[in-house]
Amino acid sequence: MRDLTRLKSLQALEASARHGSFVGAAAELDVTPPAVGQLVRSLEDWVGYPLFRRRRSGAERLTPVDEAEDALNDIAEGLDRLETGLRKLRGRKARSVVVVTASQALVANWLLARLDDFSTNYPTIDVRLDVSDRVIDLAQGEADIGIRCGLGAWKGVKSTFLMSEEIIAVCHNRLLKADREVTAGWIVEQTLIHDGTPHPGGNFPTWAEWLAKSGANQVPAERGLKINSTAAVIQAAVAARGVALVRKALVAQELDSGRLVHLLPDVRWPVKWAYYIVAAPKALRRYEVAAFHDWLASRPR
Amino acid sequence: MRDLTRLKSLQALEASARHGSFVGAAAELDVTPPAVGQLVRSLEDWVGYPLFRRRRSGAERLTPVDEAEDALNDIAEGLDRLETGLRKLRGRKARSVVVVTASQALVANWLLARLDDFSTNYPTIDVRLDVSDRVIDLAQGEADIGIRCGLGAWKGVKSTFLMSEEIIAVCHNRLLKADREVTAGWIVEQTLIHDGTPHPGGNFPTWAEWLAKSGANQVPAERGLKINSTAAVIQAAVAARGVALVRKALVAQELDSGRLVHLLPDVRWPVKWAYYIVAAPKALRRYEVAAFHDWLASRPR
DNA sequence: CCGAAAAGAAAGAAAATCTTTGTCGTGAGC
DNA sequence: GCTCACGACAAAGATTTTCTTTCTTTTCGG
Repeated sequence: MRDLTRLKSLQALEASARHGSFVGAAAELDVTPPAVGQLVRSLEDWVGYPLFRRRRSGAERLTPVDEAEDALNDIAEGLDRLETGLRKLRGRKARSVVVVTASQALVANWLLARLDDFSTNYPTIDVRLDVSDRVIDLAQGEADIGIRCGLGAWKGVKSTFLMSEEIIAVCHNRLLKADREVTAGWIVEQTLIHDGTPHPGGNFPTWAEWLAKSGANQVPAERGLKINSTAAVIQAAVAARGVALVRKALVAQELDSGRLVHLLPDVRWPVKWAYYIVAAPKALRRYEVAAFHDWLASRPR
Repeated sequence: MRDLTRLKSLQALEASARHGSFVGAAAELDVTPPAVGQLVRSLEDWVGYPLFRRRRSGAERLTPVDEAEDALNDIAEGLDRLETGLRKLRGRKARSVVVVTASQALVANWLLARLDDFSTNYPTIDVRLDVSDRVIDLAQGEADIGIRCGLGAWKGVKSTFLMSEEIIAVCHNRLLKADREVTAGWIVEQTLIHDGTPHPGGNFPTWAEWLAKSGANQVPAERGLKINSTAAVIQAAVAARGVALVRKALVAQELDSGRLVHLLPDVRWPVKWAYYIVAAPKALRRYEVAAFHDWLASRPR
């Protein structure tokens, strides 16, 4: 065992040989192609001769040299066995639990619709949702991992960008009139739903600001429905109580179903707040937390 | 292959299980025991349960838990296969050459006597000696690796401390009289061999300085044999031409054989110059260079 | 000739691995 | 009962490996 070294390079070599390219190997190993190339070239330096014949085009870019073919069988077998061993180690724990925290709005409107996919991919990991609109202290272990909306620079946790956000105007399709075009003027006449939750540094617009940008001639009246819960704002819109300014990500499902309608889609208002996956470094050492993190990070939005 | 991770930890786990201790595994893997412990504990975090039962004393400190026994077989087999594969990769190159540079004095008096051990351990690596008293540019590839005597802070190369040095007075045993005790006064009366090679910053003593430290009452005459080659100084001493101040490491063999005698051994003069193994980082990526380096670094002096 | 695809070089960033230092908990020996 | 030896462990920092990004180069194919 003393002489076993460059394990990562062996892994990169074997994957590259199987794929016939560094790009293919990189996709499998979830790294960039230059990383794979460097690992293989490092091993070539070590052994003192090229391990692949290179071609600059064609489907098969890398062909193992004859000298390496026999060794590749051993390496592949060895990696298989290691993977089997690691799987057995993991499999000995029947089930594990990952505690996930997110706001009410995000859970209800975004995360719940996606959790089935996680459970399908990881049947032995149970997800426990901790729904809270306050900031859960992940560094203290109150939860394992979470999704937060904000500027991203939280202390003591690792933040991975998930998706950006913009503010849009929406209303229930029931409020639309077939003989009345949706204009800024029309919107001003509706009951406007105001989201009163704090979002420091996020440059979220008020109704006045948004309407000014949309070209409205009138200033909105100081009436309307004021709610200090993002989730409830969305519920009010869904309940046809009026027109709401909401975060686009949180109403994606309602827009897809047609229940809510995106008004004046040409009016864009990107905000500085975005969604991040957040977890304490200590928690990420656990397989189930890392698995949830990686699953989230690699999913379409 | 996508799910194979923590390769180093698997290696540490397997070695620890075999040795029943982190200390044993560390010796085999040539790292410190806390390094092994961290790797194993990291894997335990990952899988979610302890992999060893720990005891705080006794010969067998670590016992694999029952759940891990089966997996350990796979892991051991996998590592064996990887090692076989790597050995085959290395074995495909019939012979390799490492170009070693060192000064005439060190080659003649220290390195030549030890090279047989390297060749015994590494029969497929040829050593080519580049003997030179000038500084070979390793970063430019003039040689692969070398041993230098100096302060150790050379640019562009990696320096690994090999051994320290001190200056001692020696003469041929033939010059000693049975009825005359060796004193500083006696030394002053002999032909003193001066080494004129430059050694900036090394605090090498002149004869005057050395004798002053030895308690001599007389200042040495300004005569003597002056030679500007360290190797030749030693040769002169071996040829009984006089008493020489020499670097102890370079005359170790002559002292062992009794041909040269260490005079006034209580007089110590350690110097700031020491011996370092030096190599360019690029060269160290090659197996044969790394092998020579590691063999040198782990040998008794 | 141009564009696409991917290997390669170089520089820098991030993560993994390793070292050092000191603490703690057992047995064994006195 | 006390002391000592041994080694696992924690914490902090250093070093090395791995990875990313950006740009260049080289072939084919259209």
